[in-house]
Amino acid sequence: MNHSSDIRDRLRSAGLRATTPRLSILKTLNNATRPLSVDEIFRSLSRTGLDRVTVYRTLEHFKRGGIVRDVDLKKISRSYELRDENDHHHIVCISCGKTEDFTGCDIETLASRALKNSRSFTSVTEHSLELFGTCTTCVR
Amino acid sequence: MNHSSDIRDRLRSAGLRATTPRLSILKTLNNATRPLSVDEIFRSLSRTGLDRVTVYRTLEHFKRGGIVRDVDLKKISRSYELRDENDHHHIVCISCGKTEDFTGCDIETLASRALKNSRSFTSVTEHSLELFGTCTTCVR
DNA sequence: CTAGGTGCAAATTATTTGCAACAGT
DNA sequence: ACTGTTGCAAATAATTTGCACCTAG
Repeated sequence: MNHSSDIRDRLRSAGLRATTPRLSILKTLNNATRPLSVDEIFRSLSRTGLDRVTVYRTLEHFKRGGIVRDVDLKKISRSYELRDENDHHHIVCISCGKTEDFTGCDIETLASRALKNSRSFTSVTEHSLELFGTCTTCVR
Repeated sequence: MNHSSDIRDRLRSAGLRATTPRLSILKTLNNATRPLSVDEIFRSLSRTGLDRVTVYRTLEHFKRGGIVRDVDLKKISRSYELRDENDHHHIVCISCGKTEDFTGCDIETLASRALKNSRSFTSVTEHSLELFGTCTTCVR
């Protein structure tokens, strides 16, 4: 019924206890409009007494549990976002870091084309794809 | 005419002096069959007296000069490889790290599709794409 | 000759580990 | 109660900076 129990279920089904730090990290990621770095998550929650180490460990757990995925946005440091059923990617401004999502990378076609010419791989289970450019604000 | 002068030219045209450390780092990258990490480059050249700091600084220079690009292979740490005119990507084994190249990601289609739905971007100047899977050796 | 580049020492920053106290189930 | 989690301290790893000396052009 309520939002908070959805989140708890998500944790439980990943075999993780629904603790206060985890719930707040999850909420932080959920409110974000772009992937967040360890430091950003830590700073936004440090006043609650959350330890930086807990952020590292929690994100690692979340990753294993399939709750988040990590993204390499180059210019920016390694960042994390909630995993989404319909896989999306980012287009990032190399000047200001502005980030937009996009979908429809057609991974099936991409993967099958790559596998056709591969000698050592027969399947693709994961992929990363990010686009970079200069946003209209920065291009002026 | 000879190989070594090609390399020197490549450095010069990027506005970089052809020093001993740079030539050896370039040669190392050139011999590699996959992207190399700072540590791998350092270890393979440390007996020559090369300093780790020089590796960091050199790769940074190379990157700015468009000689190398850096790749995020997730499981493995950030790595560098020579930039190639025909842009290629990697398919990486999540179990053993084995890396194969593949080409033909059709970035034009990908980019135009993404830009069509974007409110803040009108062009893509760079992109990253890596596929992950388990190689035939590890899958057994 | 002389500006850019290097090695070495040291500072910073990022990440991991150990452990006793604590909290979710 | 039992076990996973957390905070805190501290270790380790990764990256950056300052500076005097060196070397390619």
